[in-house]
Amino acid sequence: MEPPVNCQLCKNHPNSVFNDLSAESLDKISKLKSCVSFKKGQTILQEGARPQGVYCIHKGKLKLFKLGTEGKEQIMRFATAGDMVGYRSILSDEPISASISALDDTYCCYIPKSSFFQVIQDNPKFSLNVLKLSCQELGEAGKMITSLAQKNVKERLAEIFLILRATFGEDEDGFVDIKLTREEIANMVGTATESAIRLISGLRAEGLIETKGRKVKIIDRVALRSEALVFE
Amino acid sequence: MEPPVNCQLCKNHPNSVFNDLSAESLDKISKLKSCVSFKKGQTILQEGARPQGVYCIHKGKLKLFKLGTEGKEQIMRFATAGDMVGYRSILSDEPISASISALDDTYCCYIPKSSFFQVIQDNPKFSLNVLKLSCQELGEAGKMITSLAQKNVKERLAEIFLILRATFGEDEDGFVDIKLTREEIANMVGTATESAIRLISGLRAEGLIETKGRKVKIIDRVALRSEALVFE
DNA sequence: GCTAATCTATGATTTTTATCAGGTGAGGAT
DNA sequence: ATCCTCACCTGATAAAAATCATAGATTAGC
Repeated sequence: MEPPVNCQLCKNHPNSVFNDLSAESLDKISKLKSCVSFKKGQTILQEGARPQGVYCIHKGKLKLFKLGTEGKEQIMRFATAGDMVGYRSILSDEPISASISALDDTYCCYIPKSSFFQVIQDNPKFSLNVLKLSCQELGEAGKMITSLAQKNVKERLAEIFLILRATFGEDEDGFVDIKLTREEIANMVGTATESAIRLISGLRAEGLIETKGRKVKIIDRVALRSEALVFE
Repeated sequence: MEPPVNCQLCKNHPNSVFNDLSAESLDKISKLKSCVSFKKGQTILQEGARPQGVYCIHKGKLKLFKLGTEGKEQIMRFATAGDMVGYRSILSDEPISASISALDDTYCCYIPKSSFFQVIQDNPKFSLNVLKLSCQELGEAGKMITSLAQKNVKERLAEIFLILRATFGEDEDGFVDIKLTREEIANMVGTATESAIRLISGLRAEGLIETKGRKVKIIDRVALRSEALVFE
């Protein structure tokens, strides 16, 4: 469960944003990081806080969400093993703009701010990778904005299932490897919980998805993409 | 109208993302850049294109927008004098995710990709500033997502006027210093043009704004903030 | 395994927003 | 100054989505 002390031994390392880091910097981080764990449901960071370090996820799933004016969540995105969170607040020197909580038991490496800045300064390639990551996230945010503005709720829901599958993959039974309440799904789609429930029932009745409790399996991927107005 | 050949003499320089650049790099850019101008309404970059350089705006106003599935625009944000556009596509090595067009006659410095990368490599501080910029944009995008998901159209419209005023400031008569069609306003709010028109009339009838053709003046800022559910 | 709390589901109703249709006014080109 | 086109405006109607209420099913904690 616990991450290895030495980052080079981490199973996520080959695919993480840290993978271009010099051996020296990786050593430095390995020495300065600490390991933290969070229970399912636990809040890691609250919107508005100023984290003093970044978290690199070793194992587990996080949701990043904002609270609207009436306290309802809007889920922005998820982060999984190998992803880094909290970096944006540190780099923009602003309070963190989304809360982060654990969707299941999660193990992270916590890298203090000063170490993180040191590594940024010492590794232009890493800095560029972080920049690249941030730009990619901004592109995803743009898509989400356009969908929220122009697609109807059913279209958006269909799209969310595709995104969930792309993010979390499938378990052995072919179900998307994340369990979310209907409320959480509604909070991604940007709709009322009841509306989400109704439309999930509808997609199920049309044979596009299958559900088993909170698990969702995509049955007709082509039809779902068409429903979501997603064309590659 | 034309930008100065020497970036150090640009009136936007003290406030631009380039202002921490070494004199040497600034010289290099000054030599390698070219000056381009665009007429009002002209498209600078089309979504999906791969720009071969970044644009630093000397004078003028740009809108960055995506087209939805039915060809309707969703305006993501604006860029004005001193802002840089196109950098995200270059850094993430992806096609550009939003089209860019000129809201009025615009003059830019065009910095070729290779020069831009050179400057990024040679100036960690600049790289950090670009990263900071990208992170701030992502924070703004998160706000927009939450508003689209949870606020009603009137609330969003009120918020858009506050954003426009913050972005463009006011002219001598106190009107927000940008003229947008009702359709463009609707394309920011994420609603039908008629709905935008109705609600603009409504805000005007309530005394919160005043319009003169396409110009908008905020009359009761406190009430508008309240309407927009914006609390500092 | 049991129980309480929470989630899921559905029907009815209300509210919000989009669409359709038609008229007026403003701005730009000649 | 005139004309034409497009933008703005408004009313009516339809569609989409939210809200309210209630019942049944599932999950989490002990």
